[in-house]
Amino acid sequence: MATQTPDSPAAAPAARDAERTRAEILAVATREFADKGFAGARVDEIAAKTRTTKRMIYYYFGGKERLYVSALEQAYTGIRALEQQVDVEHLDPAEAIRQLTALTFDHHESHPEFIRLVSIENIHRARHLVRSEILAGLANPALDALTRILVRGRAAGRFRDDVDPIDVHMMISAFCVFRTANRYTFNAIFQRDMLDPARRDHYRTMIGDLVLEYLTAAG
Amino acid sequence: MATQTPDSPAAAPAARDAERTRAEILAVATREFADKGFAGARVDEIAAKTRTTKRMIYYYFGGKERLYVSALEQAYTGIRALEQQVDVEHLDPAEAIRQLTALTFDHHESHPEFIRLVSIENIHRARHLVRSEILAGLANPALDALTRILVRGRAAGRFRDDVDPIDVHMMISAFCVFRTANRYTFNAIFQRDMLDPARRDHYRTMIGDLVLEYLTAAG
DNA sequence: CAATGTATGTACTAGTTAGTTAGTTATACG
DNA sequence: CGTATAACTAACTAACTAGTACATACATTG
Repeated sequence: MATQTPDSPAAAPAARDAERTRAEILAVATREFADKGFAGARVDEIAAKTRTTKRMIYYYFGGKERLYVSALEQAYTGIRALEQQVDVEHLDPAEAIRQLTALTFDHHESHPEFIRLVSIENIHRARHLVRSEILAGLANPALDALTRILVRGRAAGRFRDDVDPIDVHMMISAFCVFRTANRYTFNAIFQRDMLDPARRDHYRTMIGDLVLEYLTAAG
Repeated sequence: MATQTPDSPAAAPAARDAERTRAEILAVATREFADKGFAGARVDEIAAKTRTTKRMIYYYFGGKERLYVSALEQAYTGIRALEQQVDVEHLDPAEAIRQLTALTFDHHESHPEFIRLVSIENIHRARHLVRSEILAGLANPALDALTRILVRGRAAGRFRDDVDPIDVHMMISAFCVFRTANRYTFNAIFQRDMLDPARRDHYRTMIGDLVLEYLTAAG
């Protein structure tokens, strides 16, 4: 109890480490906001779940709303960074679409917190997202990759040529987001858990089929 | 200023009318909860926007949470009643799918408040919906209609026979719900308003194509 | 090793918010 | 016409909640 290792995992005051404190607040805040929404989350509870105090939230973030915006910004930039690693350029167009779709699918499934924050931000009519300087000009790597695949597919005469990349992206997102975001009410009404692991492959294939059949149809 | 007509539209105390007061509270509450979520909505503000007082909310509904549940129940039963009017039994299967899809599309577009309440309820992990006696056993007319269409389509050899009605319903809902529920963040990121009237027909056709191409594909 | 600013904790406050208490007024009914 | 009861109101309260004032410890640097 007397001495501490510099990186003691989860108990002691962990000396002074601004970056660490800031990061811990942000991580806890992300969970809390994703769980309860902006109005439902409590600053005191966020503080209680960190190893520091409420005072530090105001010291580092300036207020509840700015903390929420920081959490949203971090969630978006994290997701974008992941998307940037997409590499489907070397594949045949159809296979590239399948991979990209599967990637989005896996992605949304493994980041339910992000999906929840997006839902919450939509309830707020994207007020914070629009005002955020960080998020305003954030490119979408997934859309860029998709655009290039569509160009190649059209050039090869494999895809119809009246499709818009944003529409295709929308279609993929709609399916993957709905599966996670509306899981609870859907399950309550239809007694079907869209995230049941037993049905995972089925849905993963389904969205791929759906998009490809659309892209290869007559037009 | 002295006398009042019995049904003066929006100003006077409107005498005593229990049903009217109850309905007005519920209508205002639905708007407020859909707008700000459960935690974000304020009982005082709901009361202020009615012609009655906060006390009446407690008199008729018993509390904030029970008022929220009542609003949710009314929204769901209203939507179900509308869906019950679906009549596509006499149409050829493909045309029936197109009509049902368009109907869901129109429906979601014209009831953004309902979509918002569903999003909010999902943030709460459908806690209230699951506990509601009214909503627990509520059938889904749209799903029933869809099931019958699929049976007919399969019998006629027009649709593949490995599709599940709930999956098809999910696909339609995903598209239509996403378009309304994620409108704001999608627009902020892609500068595209999915509810722009100029693009309405395009999307309405698109979801129909999508579903039909899936249903008529090889399997 | 002094001093200066960064990082942190404690205790508080002003304003808000769900819910209640203690009544009053209108209406239906005998 | 009077009285029981349903419908209604105003004012209050206890608990909560975002935000702050103030005090202090630590670490870096000259």
